[in-house]
Amino acid sequence: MKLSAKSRYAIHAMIDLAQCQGQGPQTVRAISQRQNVPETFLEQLVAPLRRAELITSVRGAAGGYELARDASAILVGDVLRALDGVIRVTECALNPAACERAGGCAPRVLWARLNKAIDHVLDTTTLADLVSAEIQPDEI
Amino acid sequence: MKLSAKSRYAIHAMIDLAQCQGQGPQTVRAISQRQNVPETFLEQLVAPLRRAELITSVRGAAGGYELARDASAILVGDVLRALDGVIRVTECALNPAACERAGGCAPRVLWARLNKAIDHVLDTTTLADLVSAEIQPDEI
DNA sequence: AATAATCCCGATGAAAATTATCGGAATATT
DNA sequence: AATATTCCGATAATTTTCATCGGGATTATT
Repeated sequence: MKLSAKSRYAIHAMIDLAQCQGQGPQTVRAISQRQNVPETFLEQLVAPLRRAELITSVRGAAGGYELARDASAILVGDVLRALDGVIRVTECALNPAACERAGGCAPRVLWARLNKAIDHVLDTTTLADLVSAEIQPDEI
Repeated sequence: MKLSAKSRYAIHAMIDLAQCQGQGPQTVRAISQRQNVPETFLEQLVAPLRRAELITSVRGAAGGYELARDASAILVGDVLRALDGVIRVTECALNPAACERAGGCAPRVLWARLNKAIDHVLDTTTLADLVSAEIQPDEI
């Protein structure tokens, strides 16, 4: 149930861009330095984010990346799904055909509940929420 | 955000024991065959479950494993924590000191929400729930 | 026009984690 | 005694994750 570095880095990068909205395109280098993320690794992550139309790129010198729309209109789930596809805790919950145990095997109820709970968070949290939110004592 | 095979196997095994309650100790071999899980791998998983006092063992011939208490009194979270310790989506959420970004960095709000959502499911779902539950259409 | 900055793409290597297997000692039943 | 089984530690195989590299394409700046 760990989040991969890939996912963490992508969230960091997107929050960084949210904080830089209106300041022109940001280079991968600048983002990686501010967020303390390996530059060449981050470079790999922006490609899927761009293909998912969450960020736009400006090529050439003085180029870089910007959010494709306002931070309040980008869900955390959008970001993670751009990298890894649909988020499911097990293969079988994603693709029932891959499971030989036909019908409803008992663990599946658990997988479904976990998926639903995770999806709910991912789909009700925007980048703007994260930038502005003060952490609540009960959220630690 | 994938669940490891280790975790899935352990849940399968515990559900299996829940379904066999009152039928005497079950061997690792029997469990592994019913649940279609590699026997030698499962053997590694029962050790931490026993140390966490979720199951009891009977050694020697005709030995095996049983739930240590009723299935309705064993949380899914108990099982997963017995294997992996506390479940956190990131290290930093678990151990704030490990994070150089002091105070409240923005992503942390997200990690906290995810942890909370996952914990809620793990701590409100018992083995008995899984054995008896019919899967709801809205849970897929 | 030349240069430098930057995105863009594919390949590859290194490290870590996960998954799986093995050999044998201890314990109990038959 | 023979057999079945838990128990324990070590190790091997596989997969995934993390990270780096080299070079081509594009554009601003000089």
